Amino acid sequence: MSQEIKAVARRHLATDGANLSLRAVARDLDIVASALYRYFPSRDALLTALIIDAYEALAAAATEAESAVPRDDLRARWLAVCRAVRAWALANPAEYGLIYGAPVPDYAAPQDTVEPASKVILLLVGIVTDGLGRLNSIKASPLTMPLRADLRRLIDERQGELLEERLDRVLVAWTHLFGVLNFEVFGRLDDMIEARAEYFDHHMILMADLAGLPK
Amino acid sequence: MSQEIKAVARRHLATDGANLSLRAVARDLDIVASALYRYFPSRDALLTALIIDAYEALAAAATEAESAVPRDDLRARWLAVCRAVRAWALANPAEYGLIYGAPVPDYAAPQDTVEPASKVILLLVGIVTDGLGRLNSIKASPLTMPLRADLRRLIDERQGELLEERLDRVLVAWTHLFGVLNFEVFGRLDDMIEARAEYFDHHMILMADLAGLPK
DNA sequence: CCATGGTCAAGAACACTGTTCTCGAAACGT
DNA sequence: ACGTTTCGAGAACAGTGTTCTTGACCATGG
Repeated sequence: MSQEIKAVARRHLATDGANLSLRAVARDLDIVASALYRYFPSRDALLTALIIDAYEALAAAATEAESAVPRDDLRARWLAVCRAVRAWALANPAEYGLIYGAPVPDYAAPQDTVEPASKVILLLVGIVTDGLGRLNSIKASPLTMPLRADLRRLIDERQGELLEERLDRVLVAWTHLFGVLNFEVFGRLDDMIEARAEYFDHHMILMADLAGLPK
Repeated sequence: MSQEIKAVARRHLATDGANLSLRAVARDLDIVASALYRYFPSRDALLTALIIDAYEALAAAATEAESAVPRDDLRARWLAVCRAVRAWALANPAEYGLIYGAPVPDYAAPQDTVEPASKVILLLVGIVTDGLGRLNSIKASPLTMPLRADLRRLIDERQGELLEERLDRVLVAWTHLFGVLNFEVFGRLDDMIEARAEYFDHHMILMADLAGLPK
């Protein structure tokens, strides 16, 4: 039943955006609004559930796409992840906006969201880590000490094997991935770029170069 | 009077986010809600006015910061623009979210917003254009034909003087600027990067390198 | 077989919201 | 001093999230 509620809520999300009406989804279920409170303690709780689902769906799409590619073809894996993220975002723009748009103020992301939220970058880190030994060297990325310390801490927290400069480039790529996607999904590329898919690929290939993935 | 309304609406925006209550701002003005309709035909119209103001404030901050730097110091101008955008975003996170967060569905950006919205990238283009003749060459940015055509069109529309590859890199930088900023303002860097200012500078310097700005 | 307990949804109620309309009171120009 | 215009109040309507009470159903246990 919670599943059904989330399903129709997702449908409403696609048209109404973040201002989702409990009474409207209740009507679609031939149910009175207060009945929803058996399953979700509040509207925010429903939205949070949708957010978690969205993170997990996105991560699943990216993971599946990557697993379909030969493990030693690093660039293909890289592109597969990026393209899967884009495909999911374009197919589910409202849910994408929910998780990568502006958060409602006060709203603190529950702890349940941080693990699925980090899946994508972990995929990218994994690809680069698999390439250790055959990565191109990184030119000109002098890191200031505080920044280097942050990167070191991130690496140690997960027993990573990358150098600070390398993780830095993966973060650059990760940032850029969602930067391009925000622009495309939120319409900032309208009347500007027609060749969207090629534009996106071009950016992500440049990021692969920056991260030092071998050709 | 419209100014006062927008002023208190901006204050509410900071705490309530995009779900802004007309009745609440009316209360703050010791006014009844319906009186607001003398000045704005709807809530959306008020929000649109705030959006336009936000774009213009952001553009003004960036422009002013850049104009305070010697014109031949391209990297300083570049960094001044980027830092001014960041400073404004951090000082006005709600308004930033309004213009660079997820747009409400249906809501079509009025034509009044496109001109101020493009100010920032035009500043960046201007800086690079001023450097023509002393820019570093761009390595490895093979452009597919459709993408090259898009870039060509953008250049011609404004009688620009850049090559497609060069504009491409400015677009990369522009995308990245707001990519990092979204992550920082929307809290995605929490528990990840402490040295925020250095992180940001580091990214934008890398983008300056990519765009070929001379040292 | 009846009683008990639990699950579910309905329905009314409260305090909000955006929006529209009518009306009256000031303010202004002539 | 008389129109006319400008402004805001107030009531009304439809819709919202949320809470609480009530009642129907259904299973299990004595």
